[in-house]
Amino acid sequence: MTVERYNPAETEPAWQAVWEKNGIFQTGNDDPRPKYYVLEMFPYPSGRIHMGHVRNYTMGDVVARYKRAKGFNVLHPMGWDAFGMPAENAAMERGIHPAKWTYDNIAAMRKQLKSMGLSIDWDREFATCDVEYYHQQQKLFLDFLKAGLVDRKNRKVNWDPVDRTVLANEQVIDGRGWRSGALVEQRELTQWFFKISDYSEDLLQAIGRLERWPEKVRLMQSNWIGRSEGLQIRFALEPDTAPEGFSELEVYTTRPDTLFGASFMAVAPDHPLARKIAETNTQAAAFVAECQRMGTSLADIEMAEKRGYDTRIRVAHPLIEGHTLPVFIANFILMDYGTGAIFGCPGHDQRDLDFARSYDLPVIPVVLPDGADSAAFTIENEAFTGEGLMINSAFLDGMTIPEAKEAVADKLSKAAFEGEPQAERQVNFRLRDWGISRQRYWGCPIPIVHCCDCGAVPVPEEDLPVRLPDDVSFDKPGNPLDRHSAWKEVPCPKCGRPADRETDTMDTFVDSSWYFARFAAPRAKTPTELTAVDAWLPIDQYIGGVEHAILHLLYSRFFTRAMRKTGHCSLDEPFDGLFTQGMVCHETYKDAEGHWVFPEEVVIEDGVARQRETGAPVTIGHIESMSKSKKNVIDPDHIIERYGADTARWFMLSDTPPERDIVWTEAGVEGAWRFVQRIWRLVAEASEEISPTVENGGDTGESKRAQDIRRTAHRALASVEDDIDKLHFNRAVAQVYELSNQLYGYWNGREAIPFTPADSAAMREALTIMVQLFAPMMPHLAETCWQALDKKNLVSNAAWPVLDESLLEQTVITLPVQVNGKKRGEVTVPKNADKSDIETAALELEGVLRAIGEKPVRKVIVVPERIVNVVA
RNA sequence: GCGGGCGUGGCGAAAUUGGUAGACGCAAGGGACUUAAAAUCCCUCGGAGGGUAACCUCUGUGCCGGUUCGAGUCCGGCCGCCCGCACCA
Repeated sequence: MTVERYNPAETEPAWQAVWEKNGIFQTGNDDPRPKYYVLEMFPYPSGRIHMGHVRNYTMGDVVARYKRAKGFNVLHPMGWDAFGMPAENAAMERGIHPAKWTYDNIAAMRKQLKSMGLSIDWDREFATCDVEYYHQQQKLFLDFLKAGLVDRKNRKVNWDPVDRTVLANEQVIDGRGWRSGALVEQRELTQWFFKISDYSEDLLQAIGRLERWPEKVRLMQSNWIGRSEGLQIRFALEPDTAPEGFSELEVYTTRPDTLFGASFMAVAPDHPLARKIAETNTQAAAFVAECQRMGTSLADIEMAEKRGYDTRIRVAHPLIEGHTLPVFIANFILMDYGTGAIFGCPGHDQRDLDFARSYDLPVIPVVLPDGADSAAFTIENEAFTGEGLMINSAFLDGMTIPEAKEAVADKLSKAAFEGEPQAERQVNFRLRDWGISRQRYWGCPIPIVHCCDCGAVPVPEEDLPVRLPDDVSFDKPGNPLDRHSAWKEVPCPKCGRPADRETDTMDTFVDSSWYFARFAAPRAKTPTELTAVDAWLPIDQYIGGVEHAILHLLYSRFFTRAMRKTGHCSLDEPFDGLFTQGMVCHETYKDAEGHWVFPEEVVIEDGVARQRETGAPVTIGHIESMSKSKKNVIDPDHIIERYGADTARWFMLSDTPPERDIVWTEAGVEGAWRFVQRIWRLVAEASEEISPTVENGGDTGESKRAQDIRRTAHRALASVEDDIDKLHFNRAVAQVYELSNQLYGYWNGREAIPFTPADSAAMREALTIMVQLFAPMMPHLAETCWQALDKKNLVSNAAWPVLDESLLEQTVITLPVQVNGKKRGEVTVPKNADKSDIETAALELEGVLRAIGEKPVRKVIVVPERIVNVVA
């Protein structure tokens, strides 16, 4: 019999319409079933989806559909991370309003996502640029402000003097603004900060409890938070050398043990002491200015020579009576970390050593490497940072490093000569407060009014939202809000006198730090609805790219804590399970002139690549992650048009483990397409030939073949279940392939020995299971097959098949038999056979006897239900 | 520099966590069907060697060594690649 080819162009939109009409993916908040919240990181509405989206949302959809079948009330929403610079760039380049550009893009991408057949509750959709969303975000800001979680302070920022805006570090390329190309300046600006550093310790500690997070991400966050334990020491300035108002210099160190090796002090160029000196000392001022011009890019830092300016100030060594140390302003000291000042111990810190060599400062070794001779030990060009025992250090001599650290901390933190302790133990973090001010139009306005008399005044809640004005122009650089006087000039909410709105908007990372909570009650008149958010969170499975391992995921963890503190939710960890998927890659192509060429324009025959139109030769380059700039992109729309969404989804899940990068190949897609057709042929043919009435009528116990068919199906069921639970989609795919191959085998076998009614019933059951196993991955094909199998409901609504455990049990098992660790045969024995019986059977095998030869059998190891090994 | 991960056929990968290495897919080769092609189906497919044959032998998971009856998996030492952070005191 011939079966018509499966035509996804027809079936896919039809099934999508059926799903939508029946609203089967809409999720209620008052459902008695256990909840399961699966979320993929929401997309930025750039205009078109790319293959990375296809991979990400396919994985999430498999989990969502699987959990739904398993009886969970599944929340699987979608939204848009819609604020940000590209919309403004479009406005500047093409004169389109950012809002129009964004909402047009959303419409286009929503259509594309729907064509993938994702089981999403579209009723909960929102964009972060919707006024309803950023209104609530402004409330959160005010609540955070009230709770003391917001700060306003000066901070150095990257300033682009041409575009007149602050740039993120990622937007500074080789010291120049990425758009304007202008040399970026370091400027101090007053900015709004979220006090994430208040939670440094908590955010770090809690990482230990994130068991369903990738180890890699947990480590990255730990390192980013960067906890260190040390000693904060105050060095007394020599009074006759110190400027007015300065009597001591505070430093933070993790190596108090090396204090006797100190030979200088250094402060950051923007340290208060350095500034004070620069006020009156032109040479110092020149040096500070030079440091500030220095770029912040990696290359600059690597190239930069350690340089300093000797201030002539001296400090007293806290442990050596009468000994003083010079104080430098140095270009390698960061004001951001610790106290912005250090003591330099050249013997045991490479940076300090480089500096000491340039300025001819003493190098005193104080830690002796194990086994070295103290008389002969000197430091040349490499500082010693290893383990050892203390030398040249008075009362510390002979101690280990930890002992010496303790001893110094002890001594200095107890009241010293004058009664005041000179130091205290201190824990420091690398994590900085989160600066959220952006000099941008297309973002959430910060709800603050600046008044000459009252200062920064929060906009009263009843006056929210602070809406973005529509009538803005992008013909000049800078922030259009700044020059929009009708919007900007308002009376002070407190005193009523003329005042100015805050014209900065929030970092878009704020928007994405709580959207997952908003999905629980997306239309609520408060940021969250407490019962809903507490019922849905934490997210059971969050899926996204590893590029968000630090920023987005850390900010969201902070935000959840802040929301808890302000009563907007009752938990502090938003993401129970996290999965970071790999990227989608493709070969790259270049023409003779070295221009990138799209894969669609390339034909490859016998390994030789040519341009489709012209036949001109093309060189095949490296496989790299898909990017517009290299043109190695495949448009998901074209793939869906040609092969259907199921083929694209199936290919995305096949072969490569989800956390690794996948290479998109034409041949691979063709393979997936062939499988779609193969499945359809099997199901269509078999379902037509086997009457549905046999389903429950057959006596399955009668036929060995029926038993085998059922066993095959249930084994696959157990495996696929396990694989999806562990997100091992590539293995689940392999299981489905294997099952379909086996079922084909049985089906073709009927030509030799016709099916009994029991066989037919078993076949029907097996096919039903097979369709359900791939339904989460290829939902449209599954619905069509389901219909062919005469099922009345939708497979998307069907309960997951129940595993018949009894079929997995085996009464006889086949054990491999090894001789000295090499396989020489196998024995088939009853499952509960005695070890001695197994041994006897194994020693009778021809291959085993041949391998043993003349050697005596020394030992036979029988591992029950595993293996037999004969030692000869 | 610091931290982490990974090395298995021509390729993507499996291997129940110490128990038959290479499941499954792609590519390749051979065959069937066809006037032909597409589609489909069957066979072969880590390497070397042997046999008329069903098969047999040796070898093989980056390299060297160790533990074990048994190592892709555990331990020690190298080599190579990838990722993250990076003047953090």
